[in-house]
Order: sequence, then C-alpha cells, then structure tokens
Amino acid sequence: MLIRKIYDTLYETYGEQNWWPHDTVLEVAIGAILTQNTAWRNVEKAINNLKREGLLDGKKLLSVSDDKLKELIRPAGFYNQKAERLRSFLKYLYKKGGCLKKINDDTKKIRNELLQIKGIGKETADSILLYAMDRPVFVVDAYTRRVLRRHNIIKEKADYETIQSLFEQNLPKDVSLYKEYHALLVKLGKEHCRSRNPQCGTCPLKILFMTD
DNA sequence: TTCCGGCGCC
DNA sequence: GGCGCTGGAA
Repeated sequence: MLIRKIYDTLYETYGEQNWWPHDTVLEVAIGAILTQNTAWRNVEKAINNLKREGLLDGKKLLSVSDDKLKELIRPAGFYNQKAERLRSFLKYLYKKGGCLKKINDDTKKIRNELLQIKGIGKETADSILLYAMDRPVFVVDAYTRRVLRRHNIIKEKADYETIQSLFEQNLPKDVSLYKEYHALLVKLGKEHCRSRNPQCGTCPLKILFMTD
C-alpha cells in the first residue's frame, strides 16, 4: 500500500536518520518545544547552552531566573514564549513525579494533559510522546502535510488527526517505524519537497507516482 | 490571520 | 535583503 511504499522508498534512498540525538529524554522534550517553527541548528545551540550551564535538569532549569533562561535559549528564537512554555512543561512534569520515564498513564491521557499546557500543541505533544516517551504516535508536521498534498493523497484542508490516522491505520504500531518515517519525511521536505522551488525532477518518490 | 524572533542560506 | 525553519496562541 502507498503509505508503506513511500516509507520503503525513502528509507532506501536516505537510510537511517538517527533521530533524535540526546543524552537524556528530558533533553528530547525540551528540544521539541524549542524547535517550534525553528531550524534544528539553532535549537542545538540553545540546548548546548543549557548543557554547558548544567541546566539540563528539570529542577535546576525551573530555578534559574527568567532572564537567564531567555538568554540561554535565545538562539532558538521566540525566546519569550519558549521560556514560558518550558516552565509550563516542567511544572507539569513535576506534578507527574518529575520523570518522563516513570509516567505510566495511557498515551491518550498523557496526550490530553500535554495539550492542556499552554504552548504545547498537537505536533509538539506527539513529538514528546514519540521521541521522548516511546509511545506509538505518528507526528504530523508541515513537511508531512506538504508531501501528501503535492501527491494529492490528502485534501487541502485535511486536519491533523485525519492525516495522523492515515499513517497509523496503514502501518504497524511500531515506535521505531514512526520515528524513522517522520524523520525521513523531514529529510524529503528539506531536500526535495521544499515549499519554494521544489526538486520534483530528482524526487525519490517520483517513481511511485508516474502514471504512464 | 497575525504575531512571536534569531539564525543561516539564496 | 528576503525567506523558511522538525508551531502555537489569540
């Protein structure tokens, strides 16, 4: 089926993407918030700043001053809102015991709780669930939408959950597969399926959509 | 729909 | 100097 074929083709073309590099899972969740509408390169700078200050720890990060936090995450942009978003998330985390790994609630419950946090929307919530908590949730982002749109697989106004279930219902419920697929779509979106000046001539998916 | 924003690339 | 970046809120 198509959804599977797209994955196989992308995997054969690009290989393992190795998302998402980290020392701790908290770092993954923090990265998920910092990377909102932001190039990963800039998020890395911010995370390295936090690491250098020894602040990649929930309690320490919550105790740092607002100005200091903003200064450290500044390279990731939107630093005023992101500082607040990080604090909101960390407060939630501590209400839940302070450790992502020890949260044993079912995925839907956690997702709903994450979505209540101001500054965490569907994509960020699902990124945290998938990449930091190893829950089988497919992450839908702008690249995903664009790739599917350009191949006419979804409607113009298809909403988040519709796209998400398209993947989840056509793939085995496999965390590693979901992680890899999303990473591969991002790779495709950067290399070929760009918003501007798309490289359709060399698109690895071209062979799947040739009609003659 | 618009704002939030630093950063690197064309 | 303009544009897009592993979005979300109002």
